[in-house]
Amino acid sequence: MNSFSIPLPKEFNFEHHLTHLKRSPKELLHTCVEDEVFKLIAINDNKILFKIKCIDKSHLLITILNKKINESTKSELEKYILEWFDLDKDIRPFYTLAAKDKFLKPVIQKFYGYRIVGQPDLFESLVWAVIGQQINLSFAYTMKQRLVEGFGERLEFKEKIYYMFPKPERIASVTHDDLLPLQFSRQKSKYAIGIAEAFVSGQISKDKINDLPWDEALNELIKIKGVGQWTANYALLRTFRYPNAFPLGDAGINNAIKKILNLDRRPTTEEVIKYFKKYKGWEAYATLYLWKMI
DNA sequence: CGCCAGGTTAGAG
DNA sequence: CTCTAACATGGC
Repeated sequence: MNSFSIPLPKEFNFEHHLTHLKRSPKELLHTCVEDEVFKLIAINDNKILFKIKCIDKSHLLITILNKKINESTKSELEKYILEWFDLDKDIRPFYTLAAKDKFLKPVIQKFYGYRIVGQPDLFESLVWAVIGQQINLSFAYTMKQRLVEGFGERLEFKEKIYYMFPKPERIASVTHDDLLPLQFSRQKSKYAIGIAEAFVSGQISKDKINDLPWDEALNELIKIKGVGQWTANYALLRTFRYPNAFPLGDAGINNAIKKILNLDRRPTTEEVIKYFKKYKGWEAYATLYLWKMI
């Protein structure tokens, strides 16, 4: 078996996801070629290189390129893709809410079918969030690129190299001297290594967090140095796709609310919370479309 | 040059 | 509990 398909909900538009996936030329963790996305992941320590194409807007065609896979690997890969594009969620209730919001309504219409672009790897979510703290996205991508090139596993296939995000074991074994040349600050270097150690020691794992209710999951994540409210919520949004997670204080959200409320200053926390009230239970999706707004 | 960027921590008041 | 400096550097 080297290909299979996944049926799509009506409220899904692959084009919007492609646009998002193509947003940085420095991205090494997937490769977009026209309307196809290539990605390398590990399933039970096996490197699986696959590509995704959308057929007739009704299903995704998944083709595994580097080997034949068995039923259980196929099932893991399918699960991965459902998480990556948040396909197992019925987002119609959110659209019903957003239709009543005159600011978000046009954004919803323009990006109809855009879902959370998940990050199934929790370690990657947390480290990426830490890298992105307080710096612009472009520089954040440069740092991630260097980290992935320096410590990520890779597979060469038809003259091209495909990368995976570094494993916690690898980052737990590096020192400041390895990360500072990548232009990590001392603080970020410490955070990244600390997060890796938390995974290696078993203090934290995706399975462990997965079984917890939202608030307990948040508390577990915040125990790690470098992971505050913003980062924890970001991970809960991207990795676990909790529909009610959202990074309060986020600069993108603040800018969107500033525009909506027509302010000449940054909105206060209360103003942001007040705006989000109407999206109770769907804060993650409101966030997603607010980010699209600007 | 100055200010802000997908924040967090430790320390002071 | 709230406020602030420090963190490091790119982009505009």
